Amino acid sequence: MATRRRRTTIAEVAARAGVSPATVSRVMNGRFVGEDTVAERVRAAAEELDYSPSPLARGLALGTTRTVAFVVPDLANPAFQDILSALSKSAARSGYRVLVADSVESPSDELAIATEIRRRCDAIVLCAPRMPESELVGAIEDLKPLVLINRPGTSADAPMLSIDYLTGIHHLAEHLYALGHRRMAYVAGPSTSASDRYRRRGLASFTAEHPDVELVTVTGGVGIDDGQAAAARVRSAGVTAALAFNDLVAIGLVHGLDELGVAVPDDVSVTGFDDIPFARYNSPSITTASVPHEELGVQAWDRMAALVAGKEPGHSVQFQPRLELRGSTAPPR
Amino acid sequence: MATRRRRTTIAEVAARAGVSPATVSRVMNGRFVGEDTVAERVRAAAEELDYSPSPLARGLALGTTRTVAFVVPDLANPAFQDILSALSKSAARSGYRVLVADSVESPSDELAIATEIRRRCDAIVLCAPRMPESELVGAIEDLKPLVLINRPGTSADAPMLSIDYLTGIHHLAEHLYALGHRRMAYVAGPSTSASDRYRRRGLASFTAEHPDVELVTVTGGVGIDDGQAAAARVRSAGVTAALAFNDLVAIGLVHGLDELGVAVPDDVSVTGFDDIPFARYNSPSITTASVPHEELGVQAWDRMAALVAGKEPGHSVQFQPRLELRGSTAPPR
DNA sequence: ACCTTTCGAGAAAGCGGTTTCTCGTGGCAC
DNA sequence: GTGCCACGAGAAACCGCTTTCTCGAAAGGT
Repeated sequence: MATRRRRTTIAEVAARAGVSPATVSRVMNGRFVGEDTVAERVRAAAEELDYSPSPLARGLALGTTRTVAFVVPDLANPAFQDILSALSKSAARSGYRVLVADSVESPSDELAIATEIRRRCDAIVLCAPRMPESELVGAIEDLKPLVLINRPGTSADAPMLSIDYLTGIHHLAEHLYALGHRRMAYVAGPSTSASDRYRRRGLASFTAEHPDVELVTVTGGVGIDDGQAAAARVRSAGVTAALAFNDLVAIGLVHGLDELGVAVPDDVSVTGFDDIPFARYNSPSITTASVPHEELGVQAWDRMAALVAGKEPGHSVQFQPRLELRGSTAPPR
Repeated sequence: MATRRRRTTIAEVAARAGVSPATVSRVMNGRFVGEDTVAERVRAAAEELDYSPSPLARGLALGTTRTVAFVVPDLANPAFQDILSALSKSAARSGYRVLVADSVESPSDELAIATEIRRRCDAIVLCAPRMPESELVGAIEDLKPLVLINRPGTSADAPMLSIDYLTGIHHLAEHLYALGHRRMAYVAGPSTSASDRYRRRGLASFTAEHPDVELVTVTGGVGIDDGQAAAARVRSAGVTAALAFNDLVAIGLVHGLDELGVAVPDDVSVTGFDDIPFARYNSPSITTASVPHEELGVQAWDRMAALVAGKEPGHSVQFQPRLELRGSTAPPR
């Protein structure tokens, strides 16, 4: 096969321009103060040899890679994709690139993956809902600078962006209650995940306020398949409404119920969470709690940029989901 | 803020173990052949100091970063997200990470972005449908090893994975024809994109076979918004069927037509392309040409792995889309 | 005309590893 | 007892770039 092409180095440019590598470096970085003719010669040589500095060598010397890591549970989830897309675009404007990784194959490796990938770059945006609090706190110093996503209540000292899942699902439940539903099911997410925990708490406070509500929890998951598989469980639970862990589960659930001959929303109302772009186009459209994922990505970069610049990052913020009432919910028969 | 923590270096481990850095390096990489007690001492020292080699320094010395780039027109497009997700998972199994970038903000910079990001890693998976052929061929040597996506017909010497858009859209058109449609619209993609060109060719060969078909082309785009905006144009074109550039456009179009009081598929049939996960859950579900995106990501990694190992990559392949007949198409009124 | 600054640019020391080269030691054969 | 070889591990060069340190020369002051 083709012999791997060797890139031209700073030494070659220096030789060609008849100067030292130090001078080439200075010219390339705009720190040159000497005669214009010299700078011009260097630029010409660089141009002719099609030279551009090795980011690797530069990174080693400078101690900075202009790269940030983005670690999430599952890259296949549209919610994370939206964050990634916004994060990448924002970072690119500052000349930074994003290195990605997901931990879907082995949730227990979240920490190992994070620390490994972190060493390859300057900072990390970490979404690790299943990492135990103790692990996170223990590793925090090695991960800095970092921005956390969705770890409300953590004692880790880092800027954090989160979604108020508790309030969000509470509102969804209230909506169902107002429609007249009294028997509901929660189609749960991974029991080890923090975001699932907050949804359960939100529902707990809801049921505390409404003793006349009967709420059952059924096994769900995080994807469309999981939602579809949960359809049978929801039906046999004998409820008139189901709150799904997220939109994917809701979409799968609606589809699964349809296959079982259960009409949504006529027989059972269904809610999602996230408001992924397709929730509104589903048949029926999904009533959900809307989360500003792009905004999350943008803000993550803002925090990140401040951190790598050694400045004070903005405050941690908790986004309030907005209720999106659509076609998948209606009064019970 | 917190003083940036300095990582322990190989020299410190060496000092602690009472050996030279060379020995530590050998032990860490399993190339050590000396006495076991020495190796044990090194391992202990590394453990105590919580040492792990700097990937950056390692990369410089070894000339390899164990990172590959993935460049696409738009990370927000679910089709690319599916490829990325599969690519990242496959690469991770071999200890590689993926660096991402999109060129959505400035399509003309595709080449600049690709060459810049390429220098940060060992190889690149490039999906650059709008890059002029001459530019691509000119830069090919600098980009190698690379795997191309969707550049059928290019003379660039690199493994390529592509979708047979030409045949795919031809089949979709035939499907509409069989249903009885004779006046159709093509809701186009970006005119500079190669994949749009192939769709046009496919349609050209279709109309050549069916002189009784009238086909008009209307401006479209790549996203849901573009599809929605195209609804008015489709309606005023007076057609009974519309072939959208992709599923996103189709979803937007269906939605837009609905808002205009045009029923799909009763008044107008609509087809998409890609079969993104949500096409089947749309209301109505979208008739489309199914593209195996995850497979594309997996195969991209296979080629990549072969290339970086200096082996012969597998052959270039062209995936044939599979027709998915769903609810958005029906005989004309 | 002499001494002190200032200035331009090269030499060299990192950055943190890997690897080739080298050398001292101990074991074995004769 | 001497010579040779194998072996274990350190010294040093290198990967490609940045930056401090250094120094010679030119400029400026008296």
